[in-house]
Amino acid sequence: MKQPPPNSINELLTRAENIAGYTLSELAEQAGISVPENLKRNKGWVGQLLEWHLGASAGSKPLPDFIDLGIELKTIPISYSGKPLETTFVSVAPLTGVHSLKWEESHVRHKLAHVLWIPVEGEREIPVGDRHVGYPVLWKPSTAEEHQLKQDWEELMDLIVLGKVESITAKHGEVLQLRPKAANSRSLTEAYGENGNPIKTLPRGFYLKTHFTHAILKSFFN
DNA sequence: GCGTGATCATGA
DNA sequence: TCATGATCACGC
Repeated sequence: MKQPPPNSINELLTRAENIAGYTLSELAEQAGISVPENLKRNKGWVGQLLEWHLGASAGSKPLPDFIDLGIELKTIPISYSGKPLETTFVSVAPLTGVHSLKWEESHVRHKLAHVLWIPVEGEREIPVGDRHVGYPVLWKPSTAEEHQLKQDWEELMDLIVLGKVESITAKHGEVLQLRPKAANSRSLTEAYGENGNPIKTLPRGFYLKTHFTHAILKSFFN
């Protein structure tokens, strides 16, 4: 049976600690679901499995996974040495109606205000079912970390407002980057053009670079 | 199409 | 080898 939402941060942490060390096949069996051969067509499978075990609110609403606790759940694939294998998706980037949007009101800040990180073995040579869940990390950005995030967010949003979204690459930003977030390269959404006129462009999302998430994990396990 | 969950796959 | 740009699945 799917877990009910946790009633407190401690309850959530305890649940997360209790699944640490298990393999994904063990957790899938408890959830009554099958383990895919690989994640090519099931990219969100690990995240959804852990949502089930921890009692995260389902759905595709732009809200924290644990609404009452204000906590966001992020699974993060790690290498044998404990380094993140992938960047971490944060949120879809707003491309219009953002002329006076401030960092304090941004989805990025709200999503990253309080995050429960759960490392999961992610090397592709490890069969999905054999991958182990790691020990959870409950994180709030430090003053310095939030400053870095704010700087990058403001730089990227400035470019968006100036109609330069199509000149933004993943190399912009020190810790936060803007990249496509779409079904495919034919997806289109509205954005500001260089003349201030509306254009159609690829939907984008904000992602955390791996060196940033690696530093978060290291600070907890050192 | 949007927003959720993310990882894939190829060029540099 | 690895990060960038592309992509997969689902609910609505």
